[in-house]
Amino acid sequence: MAENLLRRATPEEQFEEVTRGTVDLHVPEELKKKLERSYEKGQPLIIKAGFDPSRPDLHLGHSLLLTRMRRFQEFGHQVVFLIGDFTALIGDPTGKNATRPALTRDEVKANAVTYQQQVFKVLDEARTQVRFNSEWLDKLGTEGMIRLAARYSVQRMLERDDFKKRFRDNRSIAIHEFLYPLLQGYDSVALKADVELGATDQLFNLLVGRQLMKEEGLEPQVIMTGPILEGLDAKLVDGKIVGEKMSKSLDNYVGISEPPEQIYGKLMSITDDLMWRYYELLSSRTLKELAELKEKVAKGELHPKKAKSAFALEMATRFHDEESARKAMEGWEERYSKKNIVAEEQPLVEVSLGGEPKLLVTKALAETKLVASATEGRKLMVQGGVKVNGEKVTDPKAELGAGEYLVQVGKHKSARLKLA
RNA sequence: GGAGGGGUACCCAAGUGGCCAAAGGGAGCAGACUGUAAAUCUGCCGGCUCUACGCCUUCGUUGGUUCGAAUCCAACCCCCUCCA
Repeated sequence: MAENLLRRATPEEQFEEVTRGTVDLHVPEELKKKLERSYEKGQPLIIKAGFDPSRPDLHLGHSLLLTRMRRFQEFGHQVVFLIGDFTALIGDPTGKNATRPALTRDEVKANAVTYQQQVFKVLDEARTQVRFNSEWLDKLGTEGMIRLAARYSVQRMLERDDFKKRFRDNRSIAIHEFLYPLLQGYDSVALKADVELGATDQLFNLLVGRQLMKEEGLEPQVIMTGPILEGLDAKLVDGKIVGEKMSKSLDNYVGISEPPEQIYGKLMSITDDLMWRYYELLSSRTLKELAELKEKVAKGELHPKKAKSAFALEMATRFHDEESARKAMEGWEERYSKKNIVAEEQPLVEVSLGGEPKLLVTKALAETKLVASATEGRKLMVQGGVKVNGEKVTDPKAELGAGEYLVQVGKHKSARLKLA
């Protein structure tokens, strides 16, 4: 079966697809040769991509890489999903996190499971091998480590941008940080990888792997890096998309495992400019199709909101299915475009009147937990951010008697309030 | 080890005895305008309530001076720069 897939597309066609949207590609000729050989012999290439076990919450940013892995799989190649449990002891040296707390075996295992639940939304399970680098790095030992370290010079290490800067600025570089790229490189030797994928910030590490393979007399891996995805809050400044990279800690991400409503809703809130960037990097539409779409919007033939919706829908479908994605879209339209809040769908909160005939709206809001306190509720009411049964209530002294009400706070929060 | 600079609210940053819950900016939240987009404008932005110029908790930590301290003094902790 693998052979069928391998012959599905010519080496040239495969090359086109697989290199789409790369930032760096070393070395294209070698990749072509590998693809040709694989095609002729019916032998899949080994595609390596490393993942950090301490961060199992995957988001759209990671999916860039996964998507590229998937493209290789579609031509029958073998993907190795490598979990860097051993290298996690060091932590990729970025300067900011000198040493990360080591994970226990059990934590790594648990994280690996979490990974798999998410990753196979994109990857083809049948053509994915999950490996841990402790498998061979544990065995390396002190002697092996020294031999490995002997293969690389400090000068070459300092070529790495991060090290270079820190060395120049006299900021500390711990010795063990030098080991990280070497160990990651050794992974490639152990796996005899044909191709290694990563984000641009991985370029140096990937190159080390290439170098080490040469030294070991192996055919060096081809390396490909893709761009780093900007977060949801990125904006267009002077014709360029500017923003922090997507990350959970900055809360500017769309998680792979989020419900379709979240995926759709979050993507609908990005700026139009960012939408095009996301389209380019994430959509399965061809570049030609995108150009047409963009032109239609520019000419005013298509409302940008429509284009954005199509994209959000595509992503929700990718991580879930068409049916639930469509429902997410309809729900969103109902709520945010038509502004219809379906009372029955809101959480029901029962609040006691405490023997009194009426209760201040501010206090009732606090009880529903829609606001943190009566004071906060009061402030929001005065500003026009509170609705009861669809009507704005701005008087902070307003009261409610027994009954059931639909209360809304701001655009996003609402509940059914039952007073008794 | 020596010399100097600094630690203020979510972040940046003013403030150097009372008018300081603490300027300004950013982020965030709410409202207007929209397409829950951006930009723009307005309000809120330590917390609480009986919303009063009320109460409680904040200006690295702990003590002290004072009617009164983010501001003065002492000790301690942490960060940065230069020298060694």
